[in-house]
Amino acid sequence: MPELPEVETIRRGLVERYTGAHVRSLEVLDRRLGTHAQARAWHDRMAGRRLTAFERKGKYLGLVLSNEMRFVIHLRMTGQILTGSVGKPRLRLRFQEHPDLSLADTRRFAEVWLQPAQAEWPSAVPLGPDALTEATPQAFALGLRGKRTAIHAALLDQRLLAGVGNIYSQEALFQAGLRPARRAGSLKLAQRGRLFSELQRALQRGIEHRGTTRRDYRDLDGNPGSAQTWHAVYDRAGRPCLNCQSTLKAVTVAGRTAVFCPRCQR
DNA sequence: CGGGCCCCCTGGTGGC
DNA sequence: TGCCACCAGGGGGCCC
Repeated sequence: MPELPEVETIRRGLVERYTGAHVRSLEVLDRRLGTHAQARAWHDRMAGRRLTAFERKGKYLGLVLSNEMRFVIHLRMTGQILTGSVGKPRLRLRFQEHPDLSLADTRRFAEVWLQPAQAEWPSAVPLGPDALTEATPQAFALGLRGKRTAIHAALLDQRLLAGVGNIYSQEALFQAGLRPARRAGSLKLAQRGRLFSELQRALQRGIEHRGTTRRDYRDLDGNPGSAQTWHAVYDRAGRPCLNCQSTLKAVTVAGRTAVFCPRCQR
């Protein structure tokens, strides 16, 4: 579910409200999240420490602890980090003087682990530069060169750019006037530059609207984002293009649905 | 390297 | 109303 803007919204909420929070315990309530031994080890290393920083790389969230450890979370499709009491979370962090933080996750795809803070993170994940804070148009343009894969698939590849998912890729492609199935390597240099800036604009706007909520995404307080209200193509197949009124079409690219305007996007 | 599958899970929705 | 196939903000693995 959450892409870069959604994870960033959560991160900012944590910075505001949990910086310095004193961890009392970590409870793993869903065995699939980690073995008993892992859960025990995580708790032992985190209890009594403080949360000193909240970092994001792509769609990964890192909670940095005062003992040089980093608790890494990836929410996948339906993961939510919620403050206060929550029905049946998969994991719960309790604090001395802050409300609980829970990981709720209907589909149970989310993953967590603990790793040394100074180590490269997320460990064992080949991740490209963060799409908003690390990527450069030059490297992006170079990365697309010669690629035969569809541009939408390339944007979803976290090794090229970290943080872009199915929503923001579709939006950026619409704004850049490019069809999702277009071969990545066929883009002219100017088109690659345009796409990069539209991508960053789409992500930035997503953050400004506190993320996109189709169904599951929620912020720390359980509130939905509002970015979906301005999306031009995402989840709008069969409806009129906001530019030209043509009927928007859906295609499957890289196993994912992408909506585009057959007239505005080439 | 690329594409097309399948898998991990659960639940909402739309069609019949 | 009831049932069911299909679909979903992600990503990894496998085979060809």
